Amino acid sequence: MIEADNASGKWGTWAAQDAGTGEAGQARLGTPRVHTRFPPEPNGYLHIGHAKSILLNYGLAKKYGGKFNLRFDDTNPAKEEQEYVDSIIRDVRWLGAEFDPNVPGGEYGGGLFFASDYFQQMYDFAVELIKKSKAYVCALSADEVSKRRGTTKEPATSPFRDRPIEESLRLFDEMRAGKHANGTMTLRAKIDLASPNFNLRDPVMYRISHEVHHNTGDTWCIYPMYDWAHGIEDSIEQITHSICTLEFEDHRPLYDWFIDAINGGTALQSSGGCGPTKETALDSNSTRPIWHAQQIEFAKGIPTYTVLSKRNLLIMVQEGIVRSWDDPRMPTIAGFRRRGYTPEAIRSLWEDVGVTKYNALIDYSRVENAVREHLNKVAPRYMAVLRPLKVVVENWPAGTVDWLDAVNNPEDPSAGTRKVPFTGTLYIEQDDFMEDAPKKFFRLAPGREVRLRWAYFLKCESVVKDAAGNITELRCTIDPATRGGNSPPPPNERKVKGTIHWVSADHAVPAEVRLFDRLFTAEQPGERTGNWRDDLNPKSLEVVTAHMEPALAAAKPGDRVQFERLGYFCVDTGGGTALGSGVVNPPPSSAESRPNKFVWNRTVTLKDAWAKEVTKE
RNA sequence: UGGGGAUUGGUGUAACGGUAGCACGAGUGACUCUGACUCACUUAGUCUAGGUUCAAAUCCUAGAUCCCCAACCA
Repeated sequence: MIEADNASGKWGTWAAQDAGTGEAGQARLGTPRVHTRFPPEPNGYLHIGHAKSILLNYGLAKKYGGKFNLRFDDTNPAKEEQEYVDSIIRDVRWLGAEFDPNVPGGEYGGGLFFASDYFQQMYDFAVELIKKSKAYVCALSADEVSKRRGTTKEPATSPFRDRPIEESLRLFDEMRAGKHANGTMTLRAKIDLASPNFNLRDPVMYRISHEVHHNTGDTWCIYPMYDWAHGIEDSIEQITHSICTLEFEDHRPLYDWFIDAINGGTALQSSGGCGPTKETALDSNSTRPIWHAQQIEFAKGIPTYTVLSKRNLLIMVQEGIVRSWDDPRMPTIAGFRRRGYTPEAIRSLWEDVGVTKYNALIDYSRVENAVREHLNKVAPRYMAVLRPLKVVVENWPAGTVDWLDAVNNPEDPSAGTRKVPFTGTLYIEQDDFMEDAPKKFFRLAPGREVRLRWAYFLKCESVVKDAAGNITELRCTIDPATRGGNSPPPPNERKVKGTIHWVSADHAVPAEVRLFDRLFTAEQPGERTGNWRDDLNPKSLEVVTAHMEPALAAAKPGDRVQFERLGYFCVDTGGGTALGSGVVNPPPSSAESRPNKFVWNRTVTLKDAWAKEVTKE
């Protein structure tokens, strides 16, 4: 998205200011430096919204020849797990954001970092603040702190605010040593109990949490809060642009206060709103001032018909609405990947949307459009029939197989051709036949002729029905002069309006195909009733047994193709394990899970002008 | 309520105080061995009310609406 014209101007401006505003800054530095980071908490899988941030941060670094870090903001072990760390690394790489996991701050991009690796440094800084009387140990319970939070008119209070420095130092040491239970005390910054910005009313810096951490094990039982930790993380990594979402805007004063407090208590000169405060720290042997990154906020984007918070996505998994974080209907990056989306599609989506401070509702059609656009260029075409209707070709010589040439991708001549077998018994799509067809229906109907893609002109002679009146098969004839699907030579030259796909019944490869619909029926799930469960789509998953042309039997998990006239599909990478039905479900029984099945997922349908026509009436 | 943000066609996004443009959607048509793709045309917008100005999306004043914060989450 950084390549996009609209974004480049804005980011270009920021980067220019990054170099330092004065001539002195320019002279000292020569070139602007850009170093960004994506700082997820490993408490869930990444979703499509995170992709915006990843792409923004990485794209910025790439555009300006800077660096990009993946940094885990793992300061709350109660919610974090190694599984999430692993999935996030996988997803960030899949999206194409480069970082070197082995070389922190390496040549390409930046590196892979963990906030938890800085715990000792953060602790040391905290001790400094206590010594400067800028922090104190408070023994108020969470409840009491909340009660004493004050109002818009009344300031907050804490009886421990004036605790002697020595006492706070001793207690903080005890907290770290594990001598106190969870919730009994905290370290608080001494800022301004009367601030209209409640974030500044002596915010908590450390809480006691006797938890095992996925990275540091049981080394620590006190953990830093986000506001205290984040600026230090950015500082250690010498991040230039600390990009975060809008809800942190009123945390920015806190972010700055903490860094300034470490730097000696006098506010450093601001560089005018954008860019880091000073580059001098880089060249100094002194440890002060420490690097002061600039926090910059941008708006999230959320597609319609989706729920996008890790908390609610976790609930969907836990309640069995879906069976896994990577369910193809999930808005997680893993879900989109399994669904068949490409990184290019997700990139182009966010490039298209751009970066602003307006919380945008993204039309879901944009998401679908992005993947159609990319897959149209790269996906090879094949024929598969989702809902078969048997066709007997009465004038086809019994036992004869005609191998016909089919173009693999009309958008890409280099994709070549393949052979498709034609016989006297075929399957066509049920939707491609109508007994009483309107004039606008271009497909097969009694007495009408269509083209079988790459094969022959086919004419419907009669309809066979069972006792109940259901159509069981069609009796048809082909015109041998149309082999390859071309109009016969004069004098029988003619055009047919419709071309339909087909599969030879004798050669058809059966496969389970999962047809996904959106998980929710409301543009903004939960907007109506306050509970998104009320807007779940009970028909988010339909499973059919399709008949595919034989070439598809060789497809490997993850392969993406177009089923002609139907949409883009991919071979399931989840081994075909069962999915939830999209409504609140019991957990799966072990018998339900049949791994290694040959299963296809529908990524997205093709646009369908006829379906739209039908809907109109 | 106190604080912090935001508001341009249906959606998203541009526009030194100087012709409101682009993309997607929608509609119409052309093309077509995918009712796909592609192409052409059309559609429709500056939150409101005042003010400054030769000229306002842009500056000023007042208001409206929406989002976020008032966790020992991030």
